[in-house]
Amino acid sequence: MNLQNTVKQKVAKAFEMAGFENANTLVRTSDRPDISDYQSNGALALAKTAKQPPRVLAEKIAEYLRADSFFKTVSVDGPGFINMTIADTALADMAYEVLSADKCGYERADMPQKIVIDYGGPNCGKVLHVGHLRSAVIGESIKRICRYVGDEVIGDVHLGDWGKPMGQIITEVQERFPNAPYFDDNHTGDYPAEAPFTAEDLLNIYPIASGKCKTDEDFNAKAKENTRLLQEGHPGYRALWKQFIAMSVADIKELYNILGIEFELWHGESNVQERLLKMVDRLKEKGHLVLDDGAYVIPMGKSKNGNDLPPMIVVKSDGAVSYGATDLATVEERVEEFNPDHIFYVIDARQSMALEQVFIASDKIGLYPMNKLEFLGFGTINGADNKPYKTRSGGVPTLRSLIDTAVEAALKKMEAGEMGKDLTAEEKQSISKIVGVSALKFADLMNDRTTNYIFDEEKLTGTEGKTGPYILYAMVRMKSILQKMNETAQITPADKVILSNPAERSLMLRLYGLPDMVQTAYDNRMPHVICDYLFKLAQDFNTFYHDCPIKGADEATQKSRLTLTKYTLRVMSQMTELLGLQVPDKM
RNA sequence: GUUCUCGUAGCUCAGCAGGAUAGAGCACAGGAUUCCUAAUCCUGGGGCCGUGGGUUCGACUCCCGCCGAGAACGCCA
Repeated sequence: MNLQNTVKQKVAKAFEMAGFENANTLVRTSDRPDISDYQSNGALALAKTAKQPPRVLAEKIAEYLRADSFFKTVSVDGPGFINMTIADTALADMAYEVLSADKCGYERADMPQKIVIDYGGPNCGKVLHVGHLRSAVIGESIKRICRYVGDEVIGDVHLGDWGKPMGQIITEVQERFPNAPYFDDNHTGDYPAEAPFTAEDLLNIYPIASGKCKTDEDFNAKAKENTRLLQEGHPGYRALWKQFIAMSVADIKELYNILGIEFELWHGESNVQERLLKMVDRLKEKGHLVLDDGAYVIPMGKSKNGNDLPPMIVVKSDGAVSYGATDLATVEERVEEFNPDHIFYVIDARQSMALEQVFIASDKIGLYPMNKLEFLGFGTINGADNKPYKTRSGGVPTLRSLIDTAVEAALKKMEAGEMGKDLTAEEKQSISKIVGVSALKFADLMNDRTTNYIFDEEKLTGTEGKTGPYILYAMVRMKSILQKMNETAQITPADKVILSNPAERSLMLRLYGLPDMVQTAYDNRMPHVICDYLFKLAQDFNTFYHDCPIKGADEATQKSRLTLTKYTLRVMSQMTELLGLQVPDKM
């Protein structure tokens, strides 16, 4: 039970009474909130087939709606819009049933799905930078949205732990420690328990190695060779690899932990190494692979304009398997292990073509149908020059530095304001961490996932307008009010809402808007829809806060306003949860 | 060249299963606190929705061309 569905049902009934069964009623929240709460554009759409002027049709339908006391007013405006305003009593009466329900009125229409999410995780050995923020934060939110509506979701970080970067690291380590046992082909017995370098060293080993590969032909060739040897099972390399992977994973886990991001699986490309070669053999046997220019490829067919798409390389001319093959093997593994209804890839949009190839290939070889594979790409975070974001010194900002900036800004703000007065230093520390991280996550999530966006630090550290802190502040305020009035967040059927002020009405309507909003966010896998809703809800609440005093009001009004505050806090808590935002008690 | 994104207020962006008067935030200008947290609220100016066509009763939204920005384009993942 929720408001939208109630209105939709009533309008559908009115259409039916007017003689139009199964018509598309086109009910939606009003584009003109100054006139109505809901509108139906169905009469306009119907005019042609019914061969009647839309206004005449609308009038006929409106007649039936007017007979229902659920609506305060029903009018026909413009070319044939039906505008409906809900009666205040109706709005107030359904509050408990809808808003105290598990999901605040959200009802699922279709069957729950089983979903695997691939985050296209970071490469081991690399420092996490600003680019890794999006996959983690967006993926986490999509996971939570899916779970909210009832899906079963398994998140796999899917680390880059098997490609050429691994060979590059090994090669650089070899140059630094040529006498280490990993590189001694005659070595017998165990390898050292610890690597000859620290986790910190590792983080600068990769960029140096990667740089050398671009300028030094020999180094590059050696890195390639070492990659192959690692993949073929060279015992020393395997031992070394295991060590630096463990270091890297520990580092990555720590950072994701700060961000409040969890993965069910910490798999990586290396997980499918065994399966990979078998799969390639099978594909060859079945004739799915075409030998082209020394490489084994799967042809992709034509684009919609009739042009040939580049084929997907499965085995490179040097005999090494390509990343695409790894992705296919991973699909196979997931299908066997989980039999999911969908696999989502939350990955940089620049990889869209590569993944598109994997999807087509998967479909072609009968592995897993293309329409179950969803590429949920995201745009890059750019600087003011519309190029990928760089720090003032020109480097790519690390994720850690970004978090620090946000946390520091939150701390500074807290110290400047008067509310910080009665908080201890420790409290301020922990609160600023919560606020800073939430600010960072919100600053990313509020943008449409699919497009690039221009990042500026003010967005990150700002507390006014559409920011995380603005939303958290409103919630902290709600908590504070309830506390001051000796109220818990508990709501009982006896808690009645009375709508006596326009601000209360707007707030109430916004709360009722949750189900449609969640459905949109889910259907499109778009967390920014939730950000937008939360922001508007916080705005509505703040207006209510200013216009509707609680303390001085008579008892019934006071009770009603506290109840409304509880409902708002409840809805906002659930929605911040979907974004993965933590909310402090004070700030 | 091919294949994708994108172009909306000074800036950053929503909106687009076609619908009435295109919305926010920031910035700018002004105002509000004996009262539940001013990290708040209220008021104001700001727009040929890149451009030219097409479809439609109706287009920021759909289709085509052009201009402009970004990206990816078999042996890097």
